[in-house]
Amino acid sequence: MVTIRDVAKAAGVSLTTVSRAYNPKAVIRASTRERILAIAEELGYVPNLSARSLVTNQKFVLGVFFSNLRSGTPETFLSTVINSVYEVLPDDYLLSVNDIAHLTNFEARVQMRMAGVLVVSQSPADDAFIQRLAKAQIPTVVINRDLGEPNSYNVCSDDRLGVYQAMAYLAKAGHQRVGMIAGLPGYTSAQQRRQGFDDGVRDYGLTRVAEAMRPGDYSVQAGREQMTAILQLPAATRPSAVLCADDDTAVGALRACYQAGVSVPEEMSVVGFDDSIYAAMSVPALTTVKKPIVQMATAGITKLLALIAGENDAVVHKDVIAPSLIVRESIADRHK
Amino acid sequence: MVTIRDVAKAAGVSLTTVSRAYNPKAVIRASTRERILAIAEELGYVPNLSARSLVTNQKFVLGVFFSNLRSGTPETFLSTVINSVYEVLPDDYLLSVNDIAHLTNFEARVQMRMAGVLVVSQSPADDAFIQRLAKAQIPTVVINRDLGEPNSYNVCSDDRLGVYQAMAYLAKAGHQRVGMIAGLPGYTSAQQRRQGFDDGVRDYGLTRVAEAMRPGDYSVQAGREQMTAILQLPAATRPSAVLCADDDTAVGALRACYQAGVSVPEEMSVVGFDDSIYAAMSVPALTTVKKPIVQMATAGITKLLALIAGENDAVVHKDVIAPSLIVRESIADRHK
DNA sequence: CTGAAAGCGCTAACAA
DNA sequence: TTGTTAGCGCTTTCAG
Repeated sequence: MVTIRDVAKAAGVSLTTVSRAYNPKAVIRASTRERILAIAEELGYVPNLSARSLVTNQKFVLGVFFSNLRSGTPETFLSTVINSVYEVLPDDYLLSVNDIAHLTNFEARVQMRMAGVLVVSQSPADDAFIQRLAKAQIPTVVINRDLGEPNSYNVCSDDRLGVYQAMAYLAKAGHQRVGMIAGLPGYTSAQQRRQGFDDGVRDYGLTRVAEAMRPGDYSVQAGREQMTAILQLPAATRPSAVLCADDDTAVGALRACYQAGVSVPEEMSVVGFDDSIYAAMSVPALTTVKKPIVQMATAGITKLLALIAGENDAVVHKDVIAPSLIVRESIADRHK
Repeated sequence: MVTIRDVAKAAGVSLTTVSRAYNPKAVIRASTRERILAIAEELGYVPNLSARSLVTNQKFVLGVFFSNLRSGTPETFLSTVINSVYEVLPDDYLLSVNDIAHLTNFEARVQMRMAGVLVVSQSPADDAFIQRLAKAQIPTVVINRDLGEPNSYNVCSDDRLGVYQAMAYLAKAGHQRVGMIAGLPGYTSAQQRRQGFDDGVRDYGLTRVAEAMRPGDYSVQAGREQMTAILQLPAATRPSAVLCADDDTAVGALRACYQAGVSVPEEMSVVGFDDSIYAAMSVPALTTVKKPIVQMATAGITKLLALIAGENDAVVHKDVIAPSLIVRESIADRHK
């Protein structure tokens, strides 16, 4: 293994000078640095991060935590977030992917070794973990869920607005009677989406069909069951469109329609939320509100890196990103 | 920060003894070890891995590499593999998720810091990377692709057998005329699946419909286009079932049927491969061959840990795991 | 079974 | 702008 000594010897300088060559803010003559770096390169020298960590206490791992990898994590999240992180990850950092629900050995794995943590949070169940990070003074940014906590760093999407846009589209497409299959009770996202629905109904003068306002839990099963219930209503009193709290729910709803012989979108329009990978694949392809995962992840990781760099004052505590409507095939144009 | 010194002082022993308490194979009186561990626990001592690494040269990061996270990685892989790894990951290891196609700084990130690497390989494009790992002497296990290289450690699935089982099922369900939309030319998996198809046709006396033997590339688009082409055939000469090289292809095929007004499975049966997350969600739900990802990942990581532990002789170079058929709704029973 | 001492590769004062 | 020196926290000989 070639060490800093070897480079120093080869370059005819001291260890310190070599060390300085690798520290961007060290005082060193530019020509010296270049010469050293060239020689180091040639020798195949790679700085030993363990040694550096030992003395500087710096860490070179960025942790990304998901609420629960075994179930419930929209799969799209994983690859999207990981990709976004790599987009801006410094060259000597490693990216570690973890699962909050099944984490063991917080001290050794997180506290001792992670320079910062990006939490992709799905539910309040993560709060204990988030607080633990705060207590351990680990730079942390939480994305995907509105924490409603002014001291933390948080990036989330404006779900209310997203649904509101969908409602606008529905109204413009000539829909009048609408229903909704809700999200998990207690979840901020569920409340916000419901709010967007209610605001849309109000502002666009739509009719909320009481029997078609159904509970849900962000699952395919719920989507199927609740849509099946909605389809029991006589066609005349049924809503012409149902807003589903997320794409899983919508996929379930689509299945219910299929099984009931109700064609989508001709007899029933369905809207989702997330733009999960199912959305484009479903039959018919799902019109849905695209959650801005890429933007959240990018903004989050950028914040995080700034925090790690100690630029806390320059970092805004909260970003709210607007989702966008992705129009596919599951909403009928009733004007035709 | 509480260090080994603090523990030593509190326990009235030397640094060395504390160190030994943490090394399972060190010679130390059991009672001493217990006492020290208890005191350490109480003080909140956590061994500093940087320091340990510095002297022992051990690494405490396990790398998992995917061919390409930005596109083409079946999303199911990610969470499944990560979960399987955590199932057996030692408590002080970190799991780092990486992308072969976009990896930078191999030396600092991989060579210097990873104790071992699990490669989830999709294509021969990964070979250069795999060779680099070998050159750097990093314990490596490749899963998901048959490397056909006796010196490496490799876990893959018997795709031929999987398809063969599907063919058996098709034959038993009364299908006679069959077609196939193939995988990416040049890929081992594509060849193996084709082989399974051919073997099935031969052994079960089926009829291969020449016009329904189509090229493909493991994409939804290809599935749609090729199935559309197949559906041009007059119903009488069409196959009653089409085997798709993977689930993406099958989902595309399903869409083509939907758009052509051909009902699945009544008028056309479709089989996939992988058991991706789409499979259960599609309409109708896809009957498919389940790739044994969990088993491959578990076997792979177990092998890898053994290699890291230096037990090379005890590790079998190659495992081949049998896939299983998952019966859902996309194959018709023609006996009815 | 336990302790003393040396040193892993690097950075950070402090001098020069 | 560069070099000298003293550790960072730990493991590992080698004695005892």
